[in-house]
Amino acid sequence: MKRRGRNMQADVLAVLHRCDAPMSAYEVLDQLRGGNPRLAPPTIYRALAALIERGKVHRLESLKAFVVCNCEHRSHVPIFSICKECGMVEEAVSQRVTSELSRIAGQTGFAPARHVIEVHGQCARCESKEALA
Amino acid sequence: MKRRGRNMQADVLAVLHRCDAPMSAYEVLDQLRGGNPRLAPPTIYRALAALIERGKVHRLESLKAFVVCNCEHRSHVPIFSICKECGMVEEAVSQRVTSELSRIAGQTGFAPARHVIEVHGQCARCESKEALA
DNA sequence: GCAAGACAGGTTATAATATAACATGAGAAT
DNA sequence: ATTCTCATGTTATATTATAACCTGTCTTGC
Repeated sequence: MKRRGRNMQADVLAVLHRCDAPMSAYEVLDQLRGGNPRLAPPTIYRALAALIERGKVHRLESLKAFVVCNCEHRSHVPIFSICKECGMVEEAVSQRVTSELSRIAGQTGFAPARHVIEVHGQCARCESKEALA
Repeated sequence: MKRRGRNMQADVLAVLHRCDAPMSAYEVLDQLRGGNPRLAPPTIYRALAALIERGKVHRLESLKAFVVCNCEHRSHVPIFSICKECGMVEEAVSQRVTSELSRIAGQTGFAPARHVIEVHGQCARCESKEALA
């Protein structure tokens, strides 16, 4: 066995970094199969799970895909803007959204643990492209 | 052929109504197979897609599951609270969250079209149950 | 009524995503 | 060196979703 410990995680992270857009687990798998044809899905999913646990990667639920975390800090509530034209994803943080969601939860005694906030739409670049057409 | 038009949609909606918690498409399928053993996935997914289009049903992206829309109004941004213990889902609306998300999007010129907001945590009931244990 | 067409749903097959369960081998601990 | 741990390999399968084409009913215009 050539690589151990966090090496697989590092490989997966490197692949995700090379790509602007989010990638599916199987796209990552295909990329890494170049160097190791026997790589199987569980290995990728395990690495992804560990990276998500470590806050290095996010899963975009509505895309069934994965992206590198752009924020250096942990324990934030990420807000993703996802362009339906070009696939671009931006990550933002908003204390206001976070606290308002807490307030709403509080009304029913709900204790939030994890937030999924994904906004689908069109990015500025694609919008202006479309305006020209 | 016995039933046509929106009948399949009505059947799917009825099944979803009978269940408190969100259901996967295949759970719905199993329920409806009682009355029609030859029912296949595409039929269910088509009905679900139409119901979502009509605003009668939501898909919970992070659960890969479907729930009836509790709000009578369309064109709102639903905020789902999902209890990880009992599976209960509550739907809320917040103008504040919506406008704050618009503001954030506006900073980069992003044009939001669809919002996914899902909060995972523990509902009041499960929390108090746990406190007793 | 009847032909043409639209359209819901049926049918078959398969794609895409994800995980269970057990085996193996490298490195650490003692 | 032995034992243990644990990441990864391996095999198999579960779960979620859709493509592509078929069929039969209802509608509409004649």
